[in-house]
Amino acid sequence: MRARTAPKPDSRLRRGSGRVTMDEVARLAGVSTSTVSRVLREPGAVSDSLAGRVRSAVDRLGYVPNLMAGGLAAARGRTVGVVVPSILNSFFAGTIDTLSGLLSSAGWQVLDGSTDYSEAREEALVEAFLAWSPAAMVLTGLRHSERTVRLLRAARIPVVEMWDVSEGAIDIAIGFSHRAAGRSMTQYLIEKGRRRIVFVGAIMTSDQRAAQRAEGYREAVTAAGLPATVIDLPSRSSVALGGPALADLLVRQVEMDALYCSNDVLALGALFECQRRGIAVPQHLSIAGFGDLDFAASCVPPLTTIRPPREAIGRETAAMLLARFAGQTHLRRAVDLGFDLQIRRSA
Amino acid sequence: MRARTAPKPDSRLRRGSGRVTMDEVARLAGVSTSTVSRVLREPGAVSDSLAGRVRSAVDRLGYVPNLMAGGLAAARGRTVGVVVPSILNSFFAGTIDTLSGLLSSAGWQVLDGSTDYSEAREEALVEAFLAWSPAAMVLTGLRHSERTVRLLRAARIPVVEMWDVSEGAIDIAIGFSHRAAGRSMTQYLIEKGRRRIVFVGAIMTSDQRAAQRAEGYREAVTAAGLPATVIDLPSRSSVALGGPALADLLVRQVEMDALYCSNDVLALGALFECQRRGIAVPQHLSIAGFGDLDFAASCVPPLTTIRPPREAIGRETAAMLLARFAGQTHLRRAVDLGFDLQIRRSA
DNA sequence: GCCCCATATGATAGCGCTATCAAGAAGGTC
DNA sequence: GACCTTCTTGATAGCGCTATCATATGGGGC
Repeated sequence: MRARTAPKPDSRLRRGSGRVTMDEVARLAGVSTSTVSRVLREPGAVSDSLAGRVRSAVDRLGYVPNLMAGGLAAARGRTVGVVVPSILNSFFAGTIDTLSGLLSSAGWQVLDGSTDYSEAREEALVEAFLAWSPAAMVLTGLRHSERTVRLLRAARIPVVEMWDVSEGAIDIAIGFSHRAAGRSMTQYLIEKGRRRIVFVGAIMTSDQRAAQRAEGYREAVTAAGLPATVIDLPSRSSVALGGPALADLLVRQVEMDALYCSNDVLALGALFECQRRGIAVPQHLSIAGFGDLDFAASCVPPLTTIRPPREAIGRETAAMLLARFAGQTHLRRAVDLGFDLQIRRSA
Repeated sequence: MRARTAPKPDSRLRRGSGRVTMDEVARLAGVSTSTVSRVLREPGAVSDSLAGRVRSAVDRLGYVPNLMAGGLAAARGRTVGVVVPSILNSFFAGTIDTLSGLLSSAGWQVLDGSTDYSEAREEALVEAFLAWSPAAMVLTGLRHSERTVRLLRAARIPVVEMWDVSEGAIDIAIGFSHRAAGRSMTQYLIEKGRRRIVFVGAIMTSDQRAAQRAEGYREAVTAAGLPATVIDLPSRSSVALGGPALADLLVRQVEMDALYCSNDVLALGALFECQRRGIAVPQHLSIAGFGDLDFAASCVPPLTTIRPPREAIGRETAAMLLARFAGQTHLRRAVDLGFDLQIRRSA
């Protein structure tokens, strides 16, 4: 048998990305790689003259640091995973935009993915993101599969659950109370003299937050001694879904003087249906939504809705994470950012 | 001076992420790390019995591969960077959703980011993504800063430019002709007897594709001997912007019998303005859009628009990239997926 | 002038994985 | 049975960077 341990020159073909490496920068600047790394990571620690030389070498070579190598060496990447139910609808887009903007200008890379309101997809996404050794994870809502929670706890990183502040956060919750939002809008409708208020939502088994708004609605009508009617549509919210939903209620001759939709998209669909049928809004039927999307202020009539603190959630989440990354540890565990009732003409 | 070269035991504190590593899996399964790696990467190459042992060890330990380490070793990560102008509007969301879905189920991670229609932000994003050694990059449109193009060429990876198929792609272009789309819709309006067609767009210096649709519009009206009027609004498209834009045209008493909006969002705003003013659509004014967004089919009246191959672009891009990753090299350089004229009641 | 301490820079060992090569096992051919 | 090929599995050297430690340098204080 040949001596396995015999040291011999390695003749293997080596790989390599062909990219400019920190080593080349160091050589050109006439310093060590440690110094280059320091210039890039903690600029204060290096003298101005060396830092200048390093920076010009970086420019001259067009050096782009390899984040994989950096993340591997540092045992933690400069990424933050963000999981939302859907980027298709614009509810979360404002939050993500704000959050990504703030984090990326602080030097962090946001990975985002959407679950399409499925716990299984959420679990898969969380797992995929954890493979990047993220510095933090941001999820939407407080309900997750058992395994998702286990993975997140095991990762020992800051976890923000946004868009909700009810009980049971893994780590930090930043959002507002959907139950309060539902109650608040319903109370407003009752004050306006509405007595037969119907709540319409979509896939509320999956969309927990819509379900909580429905709960708030239920509390409010019940407290006022009025009947509660909750319709849960079987497919995802869309403008196209709102019309048929209203049409169905009319066909079934459900007594109603207000339609409270679980979001503006459904509400817009219902509004269009009213136009088609010549139902006067709000005289014959009040319509209210949730979300205060782009069109809510300019549709006909303008939509009474609830404005969630979309951007504030992103801003607060970014601030919280950056503080944690900076070592601050005693931070609030739950931040309720409230919401605004936007009273317009539809209700 | 002390002997620098003297080999002495390293007593440094080491770090480590604390995560389960491939080594632990290998030890538990009683195989080498090579085998574990193979089971995960090319399952066919390992015998069933070993593969089974490895897989159960993976499950038992809850092993999640560290993609940083993997990407570093392989000199190329399993990521694909995707850059779109905006995730806020739903134009690109359908494409991204499709693309991410297909790539992620094939084991690739999509990084996406939005430029907000700014070339400078695009450049920054491309640079940030390249730091991840992506296996490919996907951009929107064909116009980019010189440096962006240089960085992309230097990366020597597949680059897809989507949503456009005019000249000058860096590598692969997948989309459709916006000029043809603009021409097509305008010709339809002319066929319908419209003679004073006004085109309204927003930030068309930045939104090249809208500008190309305007160009197509110009060609068509000019060919028909009709006057061309192009309005370029100074802020980003929104429903709220469409109303005032129409109002302004009316105040200025611009002669017009059709309003061709650069997208459905503006068109919806205009439609609402017509409702407010009691302008009959399409009798007094035809309104056409672009995008075939959610609401286009259900608004009142339903919107005549152009349906871009949103999902097909995502599907084709994913297919093209996966083929490239699999080693196929002689692939088409440009794929024109066409578009559909959706004729509804608004025009 | 000597010592001590703070500061700036360099040397180096991995981070956890995959690509490469080596070697053993199994099967086929003459 | 010797030889060759094919198929599995193992050993190992980095991928490019950062954390850690070591060393050089430069002032002050006495």
